[in-house]
Amino acid sequence: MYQSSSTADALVEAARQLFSQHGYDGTSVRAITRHAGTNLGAITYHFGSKEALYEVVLAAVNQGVDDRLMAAAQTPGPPLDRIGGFVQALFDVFAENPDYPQLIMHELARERPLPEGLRQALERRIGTLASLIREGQEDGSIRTGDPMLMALSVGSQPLWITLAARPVQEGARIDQTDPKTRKRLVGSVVEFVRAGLAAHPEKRE
Amino acid sequence: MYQSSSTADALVEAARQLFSQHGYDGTSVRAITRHAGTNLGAITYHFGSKEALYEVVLAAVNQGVDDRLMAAAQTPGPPLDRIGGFVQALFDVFAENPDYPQLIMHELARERPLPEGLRQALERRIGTLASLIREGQEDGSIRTGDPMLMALSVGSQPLWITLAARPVQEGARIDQTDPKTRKRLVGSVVEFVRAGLAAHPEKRE
DNA sequence: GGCGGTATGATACGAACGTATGAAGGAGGT
DNA sequence: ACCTCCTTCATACGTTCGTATCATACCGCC
Repeated sequence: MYQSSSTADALVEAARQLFSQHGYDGTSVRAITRHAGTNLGAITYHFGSKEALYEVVLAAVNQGVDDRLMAAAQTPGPPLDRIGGFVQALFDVFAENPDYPQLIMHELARERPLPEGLRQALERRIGTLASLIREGQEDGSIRTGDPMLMALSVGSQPLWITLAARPVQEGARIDQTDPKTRKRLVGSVVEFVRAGLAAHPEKRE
Repeated sequence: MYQSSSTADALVEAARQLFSQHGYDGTSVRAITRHAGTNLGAITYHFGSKEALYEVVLAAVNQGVDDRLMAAAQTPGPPLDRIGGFVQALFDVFAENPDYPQLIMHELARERPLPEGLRQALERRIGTLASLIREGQEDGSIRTGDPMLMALSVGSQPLWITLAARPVQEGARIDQTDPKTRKRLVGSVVEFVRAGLAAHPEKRE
């Protein structure tokens, strides 16, 4: 990691905000150091380079999200309920850590392959969904189909809807910053996912 | 638009490739002009600025995709079939115009609001899906729920899965460049969407 | 043949970038 | 008091960027 200090911490915090807002190329070391109230040379001194600081930020943000999500996946209950809970958790985590989807967005736009930590986290999440689906297929509550592909359908909805919150608001007039709207939205996605997976039609409440 | 000429056309073509690969900031006018085999000053002369050339590229690519999609939406048949066809068309159009999702990806990562043309196109597509859903609800083939939110669930799958083709391959080992895999993937999404929307369980083939 | 307007050419300019350099500060140990 | 080491600071360097400038080349037309 890095030697923590008030200056280094301030740099990470400022970098997290600026990188998530403007991406790697769009954020200058001058902007970061100014925002952190430090000298221009502080990034080189504490982290070695701008790129190294970026990696620290990415790893930290990803770690926080990952812990939260893996906990959400380990609740008991029937598979369909747990999948619904996982979808809900995805929405919640992204809402609590708004920097994360932004960073992912910028990261996707870069040419280079995903950093190892991010790739593993993604793989773990899609794997978790797939195994929940497989479980449901075994107990007969989920219809047949390739669990991995079905997991992709499930996961793509919270991911895209959160990542693209801005165009969704502009194009579909759905404002996710409004808690009531958000609740309706998340509820609709959970219901859609359950209906898309269920082997038998579920009873409507 | 712009005064078409062999030089201007070559610039647009080179810019389309480079902008979609590396984004606006990641593409220099020097790279574009070199790629197009023209002089450094050609962009300023023919388009006025790099930004103006970018807008031309964006509008052209979007136009092509839009024409293709709106045609796909106007086939006859029951709503669920037409929605399935639209999802299929989304996948096909993105595969035929790989520059488009890339450009969208980069555009989402920029801070500025979506260009008007893109915003309208997005709005039109989500609106098309929503009205198809509403139609299905009226004839009883689609379950109840907010059509706009359900449309978001439907549209997010082809969009995200295509935009994130690279991380999907890295994280879920699903290679969309392989036609057989792609066909299975698209089929799975169509089936998931139908199941997610249908009022009654559909017969399995 | 010469002329005028359009297009292309080489080059210059000022700004912003990431990083390197070396001096100045400041607290803790002896 | 002084030396040491970690940190902060101002500033310089070399590159790359988008655009401006102005000379040269091309071509239909009188």
